[in-house]
Amino acid sequence: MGRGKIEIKRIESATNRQVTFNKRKNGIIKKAGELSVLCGVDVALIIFSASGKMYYYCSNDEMGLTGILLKYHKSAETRLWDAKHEGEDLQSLEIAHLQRLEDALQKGQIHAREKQGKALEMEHKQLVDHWQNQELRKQHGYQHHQREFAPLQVPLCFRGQPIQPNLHENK
Amino acid sequence: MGRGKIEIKRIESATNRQVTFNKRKNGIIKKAGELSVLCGVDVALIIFSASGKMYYYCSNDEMGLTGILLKYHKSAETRLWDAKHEGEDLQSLEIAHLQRLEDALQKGQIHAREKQGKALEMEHKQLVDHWQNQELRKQHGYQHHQREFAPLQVPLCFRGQPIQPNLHENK
DNA sequence: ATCTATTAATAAAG
DNA sequence: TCTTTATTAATAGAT
Repeated sequence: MGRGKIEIKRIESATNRQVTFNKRKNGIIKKAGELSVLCGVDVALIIFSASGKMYYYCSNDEMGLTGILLKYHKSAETRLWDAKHEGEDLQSLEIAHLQRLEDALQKGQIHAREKQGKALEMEHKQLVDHWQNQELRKQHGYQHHQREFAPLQVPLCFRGQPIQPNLHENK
Repeated sequence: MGRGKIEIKRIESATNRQVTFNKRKNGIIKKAGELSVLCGVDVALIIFSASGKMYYYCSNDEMGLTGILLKYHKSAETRLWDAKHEGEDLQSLEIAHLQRLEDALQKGQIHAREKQGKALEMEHKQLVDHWQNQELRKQHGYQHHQREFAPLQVPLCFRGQPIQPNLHENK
């Protein structure tokens, strides 16, 4: 939709690419919001520009990305329970953990946001450590199972604006 | 874009809402893919239908949602350094989590998975290691900073299709 | 950044 | 529900 039709392949011109990125990023974020409102559903969208700047949309301010991912977990849980063919022992620490998280949610123990502090620093480090562990596992030949169950620490979201302002993307 | 203009507010008619949900879900997933390809960027999109079915798009098959979220974390890093912090130590979800993990370990809830093979043993070990790391952190006096940042285990994605098939959303 | 010609998405109808 | 249009919305290229 424009003066001409374009192929869906990487745009060669860096400037065109940048312009298109901004236009379409705005467009899709708008679409995400519309979908959420029109249909009353949760939507989370994360976009990284080529330069590493992150853009983020989350339909549910209260819930945040954490909540969206908790929902994701719930879906995954169902799937685990349904995965009869894999055996009866899928009720794992993973699920126990999830259930406990849900408990915590209900008890209102999750309400983090706004206030950032040293904790984030720690959390990040922890995450990276964790990721590196996973890389290790891959190297040890466990990549298949890692696919199925890789845990990851998820921080709370910083909503609505890019986190790494830089010279190339603005507005 | 349609026979008439519509307001962006929740669609009253359940059937209309359902129809619109499917159309727009497909539309936004397409848009996400186009944005990713045209501009060479990573995009992750998670949509939950009202009935809890999850739809998911991730631009990077190799990385998966886990990778996208890691990137997200890395972006947050910049923010970490600047963050100010408070001094109060309230009961953190992190700590609750650790406690529950500990419980699970004590109750032997992890044993079941070991039947599934070495990989699960590794995962078990990893979880324990992880827990021990955290214990170490606690001993080093970081517990005060963990309250605001609830951790959440994130599994790898089951890409491209809904996880909870049900009667109301299909195709 | 703003402006339009044009394509793409989609609301309502069939 | 699936397909078909009329119409709006998004946007590619130009300014």
